[in-house]
Amino acid sequence: MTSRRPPTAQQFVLEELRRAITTGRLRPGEPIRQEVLADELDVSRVPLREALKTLQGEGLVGHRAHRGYYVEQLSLDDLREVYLIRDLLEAEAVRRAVGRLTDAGLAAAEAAQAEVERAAEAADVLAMAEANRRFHMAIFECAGLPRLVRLIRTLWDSTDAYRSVYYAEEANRRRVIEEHRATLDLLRRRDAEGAVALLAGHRAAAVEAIESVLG
Amino acid sequence: MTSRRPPTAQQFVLEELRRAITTGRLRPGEPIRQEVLADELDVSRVPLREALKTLQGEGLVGHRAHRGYYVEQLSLDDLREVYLIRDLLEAEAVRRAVGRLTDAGLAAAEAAQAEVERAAEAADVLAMAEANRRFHMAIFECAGLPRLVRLIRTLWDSTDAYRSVYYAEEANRRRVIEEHRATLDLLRRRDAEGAVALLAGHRAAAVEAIESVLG
DNA sequence: TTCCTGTATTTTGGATCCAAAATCCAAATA
DNA sequence: TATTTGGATTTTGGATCCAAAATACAGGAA
Repeated sequence: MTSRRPPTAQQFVLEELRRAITTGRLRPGEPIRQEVLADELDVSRVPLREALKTLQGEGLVGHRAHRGYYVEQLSLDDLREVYLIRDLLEAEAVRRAVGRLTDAGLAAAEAAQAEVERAAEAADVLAMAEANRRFHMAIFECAGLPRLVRLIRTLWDSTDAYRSVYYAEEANRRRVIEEHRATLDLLRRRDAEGAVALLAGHRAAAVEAIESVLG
Repeated sequence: MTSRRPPTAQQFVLEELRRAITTGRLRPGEPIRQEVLADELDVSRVPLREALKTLQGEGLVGHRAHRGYYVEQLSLDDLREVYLIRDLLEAEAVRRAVGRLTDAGLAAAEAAQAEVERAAEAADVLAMAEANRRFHMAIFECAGLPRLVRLIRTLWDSTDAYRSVYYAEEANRRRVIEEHRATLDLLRRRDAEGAVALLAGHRAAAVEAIESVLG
C-alpha cells in the first residue's frame, strides 16, 4: 500500500504546478510570481520554492538568479531533441521489457489499453492521455530498470503540454488505439524488434503531427 | 563572459554538497542533518534545503517525508544501470558530435586532454578527474544537443564518487590517457563509429574496474 | 523628443521563528 | 526478560520577517 498519509504541502504544490503547466494554465515563457502563486495555493513561499526547484530539475521551469522562475518553453528544436532522447531510451526499455515480460506486466498494459479505449469512446482527451501514459509505463516497467523508467517519465512530463495537441484530433486518437493493439500483439509474441520499430513510428507520428500544428 | 557575480548561497551550497558527496566526505546512506550542515556551511537551512532538492532531482540524495534527506547509495545494479543509460546517450552524442565537429570544439577537447596529462604527471587524481570530465563534455557539446548533454552530465554526477576509485590506480590513469589520444585521432579523421566503439570500451573498462573493487 | 540618472517599488533570496511529525528513552506491564 | 506505552527531545516542514537585487518610473540634460 502506498503511504496513506496527509500529503505534505510540497507534494500538493508540485502536483498542482505540474498540472498548471502541462495544461497550459501557466503559459510558456511566463514569469512565475511567487507571492501570487503562493496565495492562490494557500501556502507560504517556502514549499512553493522547493517544488519549483524540483520542477527546474525536470526542465519544466527555468530560473535566473534574482530574476526568479519562469515556465520553460520548448522550441521546436527542443521538442525534437526530447523525442530523440526518448527514442534512444525507450527503444532499450522495450527491448529489455520483452526479454523479461511477465504475465502481470502484460496484464497491466492490457488493462491500461482498455482504459485508453474507454476514454477514447467517451472522447475524454485528458483521461485518454493519462491511460496512454500508464500503458507505455506499464511496458517500460517490465524492463526492471527503475532509473531508466524515471528518466523516461520526466521526459514525458516535459512534453505533456504538447501531447494534448496530438490527442485533440480524432484521427490521431484512432491511430493510437490501433498501434497500441498492434504493440500488444507483438509483445505477446515476444517480438522485441517489431515492438521497438512500431513504437518508434508511434513517436515519429506524434512529433510530425505536433510540428505541423506548431510550425 | 560567464556572469561575474557574487554567487548566490544556494549555488555555493550546491557545489559544496556535490563535492562532499562525490569525495565521500558525506557517506552513502548517511542521513543529512540539516542544522549541522547549515552551521558548517554558515548558511541558514533554507538555501541548504533548496540545494538538496536539486540534488534529489539528480539522484544524488534521497528524501522521505518527515524523515529528511540522506545520501543516496548506488548498488552495483544501479551503477550498471547508469552506465547502460550512458552508453545509449553518449553513443548518440558522439555520433552527432563527429558530424558537426568544429575546429574550436576539437581544440577544446585537445586542451582538456593536455590538462589530463599534466594532472596525471603530477599524480593529482582530483584534477585529472575534472579535466577528464571537461574532455568528454567538450566532445559531447559539439553535438549541439544541450538537453542531451545536460542529462549525460547529471549521470556523471551520480557516479562521481565511484570514478575516484578508478583513478586511484596508476594503470587506469595510463589507460585513460592512451584512450583519449586514440579518441582524438579518430575524431580528427571523422571516424564516428570508431570513436563510439572506443568510448564504449572506455566505459566498460571503468565499470569492470569499479565492480572488481566493490564486488 | 530621447536618453540618462537617481530614487521608489516590487520581487527575489535568506534568516529566523513556530508547529508537527518522528525518534529516543525510561518506566510499567505481561 | 521482552515488549509496550507515555512523554521529553530532536528534527523536519512551513510561515513570517528582513535584506539585497532588480525593475519601474519620474525628472532632468543633451
